[in-house]
Amino acid sequence: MNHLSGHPSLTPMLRKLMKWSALDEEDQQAILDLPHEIRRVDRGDYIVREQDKPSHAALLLSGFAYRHKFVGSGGRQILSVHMSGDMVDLQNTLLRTADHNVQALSRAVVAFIPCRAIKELAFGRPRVGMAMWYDTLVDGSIHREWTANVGRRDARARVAHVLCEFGVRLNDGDLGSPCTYEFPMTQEEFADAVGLTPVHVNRTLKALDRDGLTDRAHRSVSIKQWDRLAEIGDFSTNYLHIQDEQGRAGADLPAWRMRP
Amino acid sequence: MNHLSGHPSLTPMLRKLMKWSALDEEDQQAILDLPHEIRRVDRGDYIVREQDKPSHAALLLSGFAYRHKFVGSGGRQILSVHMSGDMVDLQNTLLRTADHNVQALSRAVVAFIPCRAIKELAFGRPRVGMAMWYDTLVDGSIHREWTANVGRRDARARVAHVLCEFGVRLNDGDLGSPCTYEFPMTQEEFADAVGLTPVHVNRTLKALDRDGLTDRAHRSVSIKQWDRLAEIGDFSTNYLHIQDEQGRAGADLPAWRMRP
DNA sequence: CGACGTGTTGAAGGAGCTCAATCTAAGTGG
DNA sequence: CCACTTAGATTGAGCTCCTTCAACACGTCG
Repeated sequence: MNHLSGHPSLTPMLRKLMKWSALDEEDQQAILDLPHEIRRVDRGDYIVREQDKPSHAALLLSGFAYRHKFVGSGGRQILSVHMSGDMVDLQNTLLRTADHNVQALSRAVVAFIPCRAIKELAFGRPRVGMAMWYDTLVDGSIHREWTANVGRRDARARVAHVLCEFGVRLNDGDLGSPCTYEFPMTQEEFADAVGLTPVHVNRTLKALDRDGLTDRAHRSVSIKQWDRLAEIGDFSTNYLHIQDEQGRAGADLPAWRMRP
Repeated sequence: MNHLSGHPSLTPMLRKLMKWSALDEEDQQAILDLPHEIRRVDRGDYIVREQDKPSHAALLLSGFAYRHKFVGSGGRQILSVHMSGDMVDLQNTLLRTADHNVQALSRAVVAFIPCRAIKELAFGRPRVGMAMWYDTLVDGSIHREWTANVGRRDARARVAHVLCEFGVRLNDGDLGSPCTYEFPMTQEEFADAVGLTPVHVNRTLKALDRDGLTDRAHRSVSIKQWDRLAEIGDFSTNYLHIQDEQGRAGADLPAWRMRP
């Protein structure tokens, strides 16, 4: 990791929080004024380690990261994937001891904000606090969906589900289109996210291609039949709790987002 | 459900919140003064349904409840189990639309508190708000552990893990001892919690018995060899973020709680 | 160029599933 | 108090989806 003083600003975080709660000028300024330190990290670098007691909360300004934990047998479960604007360890602000790892999935720029500053902001400015709380709640909702994904869906559905979720979230963060994007994970990482082996993920992906649902070349994903893929993956956007800038849940979403 | 005016008080919630954050007299009184309505529910009654837009947050005063969601293929994934004092849908206070179901696992007493009152309390009294936020964060941590449980552990470990977690949480809530308790789920429900079939859960439980790790009779569980069961279940209490009344994480825990 | 990380494919085995029957305990009505 | 009912626990046999192991292909990068 190399350190450098901060040209990149906290705008991505502001952008995200504004989706969750209406913030006035002062709220917005307070967020941007948060003290922070910027670091660039490489693919594979750890941002937080299980058992750490971080004094700073990490915020992803660009690139991708993922959260994961190891199990006794040596396996690894990827718990979520994060993109620009995500607060990858807001929970450590209050929880003190990290219960899982956060690792960079690509080169990334990360802002580290003192936990104390986060707490003061959250409770000094209720609207900001509400937005942060909202964010952690959406995080929890995604965790629940992933539990259901690995617990009760077969391989084809698990894989399809993640492909859909990723497209929607990239789109929602203005980072790509829902049906064509660069997938930031290797198949080994994909496997650890869906609770399968890399071999079987590979076969499942190939099968989706063969059936004309997707079209992949290396890491680039193109979803050819969104509706059918979403159906196979049992995907609906409800659990993402997407809101427009005015904070109306699910308002005016394009048809492909919702499932009847 | 039958309604009745509230003899039972919100004490269990207060008890829980005090573990998460130091609250002064006024904070405590404010919690107990929260407006609420008490309902008794029977086993199987729904407390919240997916897609509901609840105006009240449910709080479990006694009995057990569980959260779950259905997947496309008809299967069901149980996401968490709750006991006295748990706020089973705090998230709906902010998220508006429920993304999963909450159902009673036994006869239970539930308090319904207006969402507005919760929000006012959370942001009017930062220490209370922090405790509530903390609670939702621990909730998220448990979700993560469950994702890893169903995603990356084999049947024996999954089952052992849940048996350990349940004992510790009951003990922590002063509802039982960690090694001997009444398990509130049928094997079918257990199966939906660990992503297995009831048949295989049954075989796995019997195997644990046969190996002298547990001793079950109907629903009552007795853990004979805690250390070995915890080892098999890859269980450690870290992810539960247990704190003592002074808010010191993991302080003075009995030896059986921690794993080196 | 050679080496390494990643993707792809085949073949064989196994953990957990499905289907189906039987057993048990806890009601429930008479 | 007992026959009857029923939900849940238990057990067996066969099958399948996914894993394991192993080899090979491909692209990138020092």
